[in-house]
Amino acid sequence: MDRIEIVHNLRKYVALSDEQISIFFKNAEMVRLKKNQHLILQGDTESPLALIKSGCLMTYHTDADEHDHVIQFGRDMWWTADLQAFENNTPSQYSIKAMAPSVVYLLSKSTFETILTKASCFERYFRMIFQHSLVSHQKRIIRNISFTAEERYKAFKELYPDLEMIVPQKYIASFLGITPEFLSKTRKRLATT
Amino acid sequence: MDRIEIVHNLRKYVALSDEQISIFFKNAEMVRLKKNQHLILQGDTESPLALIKSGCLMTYHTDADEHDHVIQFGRDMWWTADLQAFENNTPSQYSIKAMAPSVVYLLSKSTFETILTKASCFERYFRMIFQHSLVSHQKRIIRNISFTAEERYKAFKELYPDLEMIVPQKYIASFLGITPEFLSKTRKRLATT
DNA sequence: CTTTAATATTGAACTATATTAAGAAATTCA
DNA sequence: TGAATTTCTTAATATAGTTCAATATTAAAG
Repeated sequence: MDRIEIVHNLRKYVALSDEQISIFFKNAEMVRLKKNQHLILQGDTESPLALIKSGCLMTYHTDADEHDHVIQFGRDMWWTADLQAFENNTPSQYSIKAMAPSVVYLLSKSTFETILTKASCFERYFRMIFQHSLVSHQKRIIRNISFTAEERYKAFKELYPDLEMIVPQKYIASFLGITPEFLSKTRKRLATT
Repeated sequence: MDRIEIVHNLRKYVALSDEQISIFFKNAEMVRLKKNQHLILQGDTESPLALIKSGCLMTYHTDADEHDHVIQFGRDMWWTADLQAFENNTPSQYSIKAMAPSVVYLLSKSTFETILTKASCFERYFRMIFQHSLVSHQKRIIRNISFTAEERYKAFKELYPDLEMIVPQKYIASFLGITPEFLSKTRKRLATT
C-alpha cells in the first residue's frame, strides 16, 4: 500500500506532522472500485468525501427524464463528493462511479469532523482544496457561457488530455453540454481540417 | 456603522469570540463603492477578498474581443474575489464592479493571512464559505449544460428575484450564456403566454 | 471466441440561438 | 431639463446545435 503520493498531496498546502498524517490514514477508509462500480448512487443517504488515489471517477446528476449530466471527472489526487449531501447528511443528488479501476480514500462526515478536531491543520488543507476547486469551477463556467461547443471540446482536450481514452464520448459530450451526435460531428470536422 | 449582520455572518459556521470578531474588523478595510465603480479592474495586481455588506457586485471577465462575461453577481453577505489572483498575487483575470451603491469589507492576501494566524477559527469559516460556494457553482454548471436558455432564465429569476431590478439585462444575458437580444425575446415570449 | 449489448457515426430535418442593423426606450450627466 | 449615451426591442437572416432513425463499431459477458 504505497501512500507516498497521498502524503505528498496532504502536505501540499500545510506542513503536517507524521502524526497528523497518521490521523488521516487511521480514519480514512480505503476502497477499491472496479470499472463501472458506483461509489455513490443518487439517493444514497451516506455520501462520503473521496480522495482518488488512482483511477478515474465521474460525478453526474440524473434528471427527471433519466438523462445523465456530468458534473466532474476526477483523476489521481483529486477530491470528489456530493458536498451538499455530505454536509447535510441529505440524500445524494449525484452519483459517482469509477470509469476505470480506482482506489479511493473515503471520509464520512463524522470521520471528517474527527480528523478536523484531532488535527485542525486539516481545516486549512480543505480550505485550500475547496478554494482551488472554486477557481477551476469558475473557469469552466466562463467556458460554458462564452465558448462554442468546438472551443469547449478543444479546451477539454488540453485540460484533460488522457480522459478521452478512458471515458465514453457520450459522457464527454454531457460534460461539455452537447449531444453525443454533435460531439461526433465536431470531432470529425476537426480531424479533417 | 452597523456591524450586526456581518458579525452574524461570521458566526454562521464557527463560534467566534468577540475578540476574534474584533480581529476581523481591525484588519479588514471598509470601502464604499458608488454605482458602476470598480473594486478591481482586470489586470490589477492587488486583488482582495471582499465581503459585501450591502449593495451588489458583479464579477466578470473581458475576453480578447473585448466582450464581457459575467461570472457572478454578489449580494449582501456574499464573499467575492478573483481567487486565483488573490492567492498567487498575480494580475487579476476578472473585474469586479458595483452595480449599486455598495459597502464592502476587504481583505488583502496579507491581512487575510494575519487574521488566520491570529484567529485560526477563520480557517474553518472560510473552508465552509468555499465549500458552500462550490455547491452553488456545481448547480450552476448543471443548469448550464442541461437547461435551455429559457429554463436558465426562469431558474435565475427564482434564485435571484430582485437582481433583475438592479442589473442591466445585457449582463443577465451574459450570466446565462446568451445574447441580450435572445434574452429580450425569451422574456417577451414568457410574458405573452 | 461468439453473441449481445453498449457506444459511436452519419445524414436529413428541425429548433434554438446568434448576428446584424435599425429604431425605441431608458439612463446619465452637463 | 435636455442632449448624449447606453440599453432594450424587433425583425430578417444565418448558424450552431438537436432530434431521430438507421447503420457501423466497439466493448462486455457468457
